[in-house]
Amino acid sequence: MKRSPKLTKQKIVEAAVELFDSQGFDGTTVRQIACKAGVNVALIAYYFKNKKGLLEYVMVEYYEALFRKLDGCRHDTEWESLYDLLRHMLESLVRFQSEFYQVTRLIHRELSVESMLGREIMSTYLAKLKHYFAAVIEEGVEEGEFPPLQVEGVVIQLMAITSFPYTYPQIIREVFYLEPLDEQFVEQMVHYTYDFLHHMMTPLNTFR
Amino acid sequence: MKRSPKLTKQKIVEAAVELFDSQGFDGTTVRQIACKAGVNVALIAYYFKNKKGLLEYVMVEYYEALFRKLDGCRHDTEWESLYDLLRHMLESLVRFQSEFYQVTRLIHRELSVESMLGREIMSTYLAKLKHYFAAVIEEGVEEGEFPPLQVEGVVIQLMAITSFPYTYPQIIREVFYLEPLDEQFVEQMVHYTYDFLHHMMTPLNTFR
DNA sequence: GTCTATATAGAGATAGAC
DNA sequence: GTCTATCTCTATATAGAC
Repeated sequence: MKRSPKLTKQKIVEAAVELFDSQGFDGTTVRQIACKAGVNVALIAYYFKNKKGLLEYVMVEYYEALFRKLDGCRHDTEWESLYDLLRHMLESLVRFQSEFYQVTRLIHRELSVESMLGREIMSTYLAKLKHYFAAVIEEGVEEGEFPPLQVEGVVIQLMAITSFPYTYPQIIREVFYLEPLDEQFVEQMVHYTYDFLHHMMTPLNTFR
Repeated sequence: MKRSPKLTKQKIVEAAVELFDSQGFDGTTVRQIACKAGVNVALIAYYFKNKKGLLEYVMVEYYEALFRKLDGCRHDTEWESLYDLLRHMLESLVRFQSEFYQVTRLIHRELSVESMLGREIMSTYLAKLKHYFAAVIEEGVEEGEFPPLQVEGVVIQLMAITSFPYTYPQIIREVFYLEPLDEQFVEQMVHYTYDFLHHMMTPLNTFR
């Protein structure tokens, strides 16, 4: 029986994302994926070469879409200050991670194991992501819009805050009894990052 | 050939921690563990029932030690204010995560897959961890030492900031070119959390 | 407490028909 | 583009000797 190739490929990807997300890459078998997608096992090799190729496809697709969205912040929307742009970008990042929460979690998890693929993803996409934010902050500092900041430190903390609820959604659910995918929670998250940013822009009084 | 049982058990644990950390639980085989530990494969079943039992042992040991350390903050050291206590506890948490960085990373990774074990760890140890910090903050708010705070939100962000470098050390290394295990970096991390705390204790001006 | 040997099952990948 | 059948390898776990 012939099927639309586009549909089959997409069904495989969707099944893989769900299973990789919930069980991990190594914890998932190609047979499970094929079964969940309702297609034959051999088709995974046909479309993606092998299981690892499927993972790579998912990761690359995710980051390409993310950067398209972040580029949109810079070019398609109006912003009157770098501070404003930074907020746009952070909100986009949070919302993107929330929208594709399964891929977000599976990528972060696989990034935490030592592997060639992980290293490649980091050296290309994560380095790029860092640069996107660091560049705006540096520009703001140079132009005097922002106070002198330790840019790298700010970016690390922004990454930490924005990613935590989407890499550990079960902690949010089972320890804090909140639903990380609710629009309400997403708005909270966006506010947290705004507040954090605002505090970073406000010089510390002598206290510590 | 007979060996000291204590030594054998410990060798297995150490080998398992290294391998689980670098390759993930599912990505590690009991044979690799036995080989690295220099002991026979069957001894893993003898001491830990099975591979999962070994993981559980590692996780429980880690959290028990962490809470012993945090309890020490409350009782063994002097602190003049809740703010001061909170700082002590946060520094302890950061330093503990840094000291046992391998277990820190492997636990967080395994927490991010859906499993019975993960759920149990969260409902016991992570809930307890949250409570340790939330309790101090709530006390500070009630006694008027702290401004009114959204306690849960603060705790989430503290967890995010303090854990990020130790769950993604390779990001710190390969994207930011910093060494997360250096004392210098640890001190930076401690300062970040202090600053964050300080900012949280400082009411926001109207800006957003 | 430690070992060898093995039972049992399940993995990923592919050849080749349709 | 899809399928069946199978090859090959490797996994965990255990039984039972020492």
